[in-house]
Amino acid sequence: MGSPHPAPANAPANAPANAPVNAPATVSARTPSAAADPGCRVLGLRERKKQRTRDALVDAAHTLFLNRGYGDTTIDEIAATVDVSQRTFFRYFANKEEVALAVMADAEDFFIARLRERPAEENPLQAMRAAITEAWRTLGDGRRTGAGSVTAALELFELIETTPTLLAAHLRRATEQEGVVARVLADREGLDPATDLRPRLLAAVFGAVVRISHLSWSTHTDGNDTGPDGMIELIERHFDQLGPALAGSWRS
Amino acid sequence: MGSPHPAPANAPANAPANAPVNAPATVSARTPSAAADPGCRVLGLRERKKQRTRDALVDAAHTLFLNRGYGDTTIDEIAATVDVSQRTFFRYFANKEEVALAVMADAEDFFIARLRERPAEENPLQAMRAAITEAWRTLGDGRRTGAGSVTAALELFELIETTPTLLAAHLRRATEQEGVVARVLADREGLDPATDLRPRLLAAVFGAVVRISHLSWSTHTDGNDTGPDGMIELIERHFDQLGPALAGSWRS
DNA sequence: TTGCCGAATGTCAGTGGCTGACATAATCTT
DNA sequence: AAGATTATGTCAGCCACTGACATTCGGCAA
Repeated sequence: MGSPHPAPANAPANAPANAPVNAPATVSARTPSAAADPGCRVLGLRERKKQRTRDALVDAAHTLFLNRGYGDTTIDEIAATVDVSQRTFFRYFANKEEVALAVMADAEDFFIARLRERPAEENPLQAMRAAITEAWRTLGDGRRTGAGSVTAALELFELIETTPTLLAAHLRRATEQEGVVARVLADREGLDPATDLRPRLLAAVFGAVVRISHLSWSTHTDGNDTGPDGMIELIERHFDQLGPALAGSWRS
Repeated sequence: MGSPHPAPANAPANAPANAPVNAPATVSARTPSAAADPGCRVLGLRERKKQRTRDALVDAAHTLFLNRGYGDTTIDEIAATVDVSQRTFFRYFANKEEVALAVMADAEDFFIARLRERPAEENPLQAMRAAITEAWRTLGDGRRTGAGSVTAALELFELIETTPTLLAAHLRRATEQEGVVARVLADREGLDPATDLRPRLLAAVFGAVVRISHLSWSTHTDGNDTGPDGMIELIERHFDQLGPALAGSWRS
């Protein structure tokens, strides 16, 4: 499992042999400074502390959700694990769902960033396929924890898919991201997203394909590769089925 | 701030000149009996009463949500309007979102029913386009209330789209329906939905197209036709853009 | 009609998510 | 080292939602 850090000043030593209080979450950050500030390499103590408690909250919530289940975990429990007040929890996360979807949200932002970097000569669909493949590949080997994080992702998917409230929140987030994607695509091609239907349409279709892929991945753990490569292959397969699915009758 | 009416026994007379307390909601029903029972033409008093309170609750909630806003309307207010206890409300609807999405849910069921009726010789995409067109057309003229209900639908879309909680719940419902649609398609074509990716994929893409269409419809009230015909045309246009969007570069 | 059964409703108490207001303690600035 | 910011804790409160139990009402038959 996680790395057994000696748990610095702030964070309480909970989680017997489970996850360290200060686990470096996926892409972490999620603060405007982390992405926007240009030269500030060493953040102040204050910022670092905030970052730590945030990560600790995400981590504690994650383990609790997977053990006790989402519905049977209270905010008080999460807060108590990290040794902060309930009120503080709500200063970091707007609601219970947000802490559960934090990692997922970071991943989505990561994808958007990759999409923005794609060369202009690729067409929209190519750019998106390339961006998501790249994102998954990076997530696969850029992992400090080595393995484990991928299985963690799988568990998270399953948790989301089986928890109505979480699924709803996740879908909402996803469609929001579709809006962002649509705008990026429109910029790339230099057209007005208000007039042209294609950017939003393609973004939505892309979102649908990815979602179905995730679903396939999480439902059948058996047989196929469950690593990032397996996911990439699954997405590719679904994309390749897009044409046939839209074509005429399926009867062979 | 409540209603200054003397509040008669069962059904209170709210909605000054808006909607009658016992509005026959779209397809209404939502009880297994209404769709399953074959010969029971006249329902017992008990059933009719339940139906009435249910409709009244939906109606009261609808008007309150549109006036005060979703977040600023309490369940107690809704229940008080119909003159039932809060507990009774929760015996009809699992949660606050459900009462807001009740009409929408009925419409979705209606679409599924139409899809099931499509002749077998149509290919999947044709069947779905035909089914949704038919559904909207029926909804358009099969209306006792005459006009008004279409504008009501528009207001409802807007409410959903602008209320995070509602949007989340709606999206969850919609994806659930995609699962149903996928199964229907798989049955039509006689293939295994667990193996073949196409049914689920096409259902998801179809859902995406419809969602984008709804969004377009609700956002630009101006210019185009806002009636059911306008919606049908919008959906058609989006479908026609599907191919071009998936094709290569968009630069003209 | 009467009387019984089951279903619908009301009442009550309690849990948990979430928020505003204010006081306190920690960091940052000069 | 003092003052300005900012994070946190505490407290009180609203509201969505639930289980348990009492009551009333509609359906049905003797």
